[in-house]
Amino acid sequence: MTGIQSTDIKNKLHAFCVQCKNAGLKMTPQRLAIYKYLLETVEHPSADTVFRNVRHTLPNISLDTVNRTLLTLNRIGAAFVVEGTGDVKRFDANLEDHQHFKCLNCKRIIDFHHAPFDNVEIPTCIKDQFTILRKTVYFEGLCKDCQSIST
Amino acid sequence: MTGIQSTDIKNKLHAFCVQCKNAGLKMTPQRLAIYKYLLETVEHPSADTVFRNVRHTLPNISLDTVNRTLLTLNRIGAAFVVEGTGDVKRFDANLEDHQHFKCLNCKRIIDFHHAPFDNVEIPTCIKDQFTILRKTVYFEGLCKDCQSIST
DNA sequence: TGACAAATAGGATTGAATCCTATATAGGTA
DNA sequence: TACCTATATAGGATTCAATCCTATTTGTCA
Ligand SMILES: [Mn+2]
Ligand SMILES: [Mn+2]
Ligand SMILES: [Zn+2]
Ligand SMILES: [Zn+2]
Repeated sequence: MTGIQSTDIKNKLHAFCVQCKNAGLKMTPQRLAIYKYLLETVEHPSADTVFRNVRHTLPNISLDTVNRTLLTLNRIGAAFVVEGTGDVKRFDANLEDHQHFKCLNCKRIIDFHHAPFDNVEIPTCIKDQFTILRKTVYFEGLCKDCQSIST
Repeated sequence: MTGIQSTDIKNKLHAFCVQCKNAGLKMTPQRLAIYKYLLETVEHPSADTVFRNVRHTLPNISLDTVNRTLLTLNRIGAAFVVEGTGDVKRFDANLEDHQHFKCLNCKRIIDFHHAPFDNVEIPTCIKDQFTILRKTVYFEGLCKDCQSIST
């Protein structure tokens, strides 16, 4: 697969460079590799998972850089921290409208898309009390694999 | 306020005793105090906050017991871990249908209730793939106090 | 090409959460 | 009521995610 890259990925990488420049951020190999990995996976990886994978291409990258960069991506809006209940932080660079299901047993986070959830209407009672920066619909339970195993 | 206790709280404490007995759990002063504190607050406290408050009545209680008990409450359905993105676990014993707003700056978690969200319809695409144990609608942003302060 | 602010590596530190185990106790039984 | 035992607790040790610290490196712009 190496060397072959969809136009979509290329476009997003280019958009990312522009986004960094606009935010006054330097384009480092570390940043690019982390963002690229996050773009190409559907796993919603933790910082440690990103670290272990990015090390294949950048053997000297530090875990701190991965953590710092993931938070930077979150800050500039190139990625975000996935919602959940406890456990380690998980990240997502898929900015398209979608929702998440998380298996309580194997911790897998699976995307789904149900259009009616895309823009859940904000009730006025909170619209004029808060600045809403994010709205999520989030499901938890057991995936098919884990239904059978767990009691 | 000490000594005065609403009928509602009394009922819930009694129901909790029954629930513990049904689950084969002993009724300890620690368990009761932790559940009672959680019932009476609207703060969605962390384990540490519960610990510091319950210590007023049980000076020797350990943090481990608080953590263990909160997870037990979550397991038997007497309380739950509040959804969010990172930060420390926060707990809620309010089982009535409601949703949460969390301020990214001051970390306050505020209840609101918008009836249409109570039972968000589960799309079939995931209904037959997963066992859904929990459905949440969650908003994030800045509360009024923090809108002015933060840049 | 040179200067400098920004970013990184890697080790140290923090802090939440869990684990370990000797002791205490809730709640059923005789 | 007094005992018995499985369950629960206290408190210290441990784990692990995440952040901090700082000397060194590097991207970017003039
Ligand atoms: Mn996703
Ligand atoms: Mn609540
Ligand atoms: Zn699973
Ligand atoms: Zn706030």
